[in-house]
Amino acid sequence: MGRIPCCEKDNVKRGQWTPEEDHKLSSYIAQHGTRNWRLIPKHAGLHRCGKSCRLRWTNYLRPDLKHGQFSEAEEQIIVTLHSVLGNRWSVIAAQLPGRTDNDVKNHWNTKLRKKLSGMGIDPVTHKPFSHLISEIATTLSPPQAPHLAEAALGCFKDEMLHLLTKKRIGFQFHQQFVNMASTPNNAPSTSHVKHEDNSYKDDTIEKIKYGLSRAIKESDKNWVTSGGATSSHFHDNGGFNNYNFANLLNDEEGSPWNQSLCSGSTCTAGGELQHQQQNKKSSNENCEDSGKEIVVTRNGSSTMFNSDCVLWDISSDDLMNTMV
DNA sequence: AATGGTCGCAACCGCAGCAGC
DNA sequence: GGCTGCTGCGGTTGCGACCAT
Repeated sequence: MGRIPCCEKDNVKRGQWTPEEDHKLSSYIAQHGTRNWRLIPKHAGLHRCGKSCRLRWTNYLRPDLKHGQFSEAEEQIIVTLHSVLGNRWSVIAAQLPGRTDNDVKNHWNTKLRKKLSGMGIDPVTHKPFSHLISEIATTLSPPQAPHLAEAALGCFKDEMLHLLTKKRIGFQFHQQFVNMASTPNNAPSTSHVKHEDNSYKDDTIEKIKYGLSRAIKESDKNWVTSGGATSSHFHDNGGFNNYNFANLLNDEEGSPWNQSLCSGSTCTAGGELQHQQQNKKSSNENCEDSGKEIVVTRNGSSTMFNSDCVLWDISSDDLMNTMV
């Protein structure tokens, strides 16, 4: 027996609100306040669900709401807070007077996320794709590959689809990449890759293709050697004698994959904060390992990433300008 | 002008947390 | 402690507007 519905669905109107309905709801709330949303539509003479009334009021009718476009300052706040909080839209919206969580969420999904992706920034981790893919290619050894594949696919699926469909590049698992995948630390640079179409010498795409090819190849290898274990088995099975991936995730030293393993849109604030702290530390440690400079600093409101000679500055007027 | 695709906003859905009983 | 109802939240969907062909 499930819980009872919040209203009689058959007797309520749905869809767009009319000006008359808006007026009835606003008038009623102006007189009686917003106590007990279940009773409000009945008393206000509306054939609407109480929940629908509440949403209409909080997202649209409230007199303190802004309805215009988001300013650059607001966008900057959203990006900065999202890098720390993840999809905690209500918390982010609370920092933007006159904006609702729905506004912020919609703006993020329709504008900011694409904007970041277009700039080569992973909107989940707020790191440059090149940085993440480099880690795929250079940091991890085969035992982590199944998780690596999951992380890579989870993080880059949308961006890949966007890039691949918009740019019409032919995505294939080139034998060339597969061969490279068997020899770590030699991720392809654009100069090493012969393109089927020279007009698409996009380094990010090449790195994505390389990273996924390698991850999937290694994943297949593990699949075979482990007798077809699912990724969940890898957390505790004997195939991890030399490396316990669960330990990697919980390791005090942190892991560059912690953020990536946040499943897309469900990162928690605490987790993100922890990730950030861990990544600050692990980034520098990775530098020592890989010889690359990867610095994450926070300077006032700005966040800058320096990876492979690329500086990203989200405090600039144009979000996520490439500075170098 | 017609058609199909994309975008952006508003609204809905389901779940979780909380309070009252 | 368990049940019920309300509210808040984040993810998803519907649909009109706009654009390209």
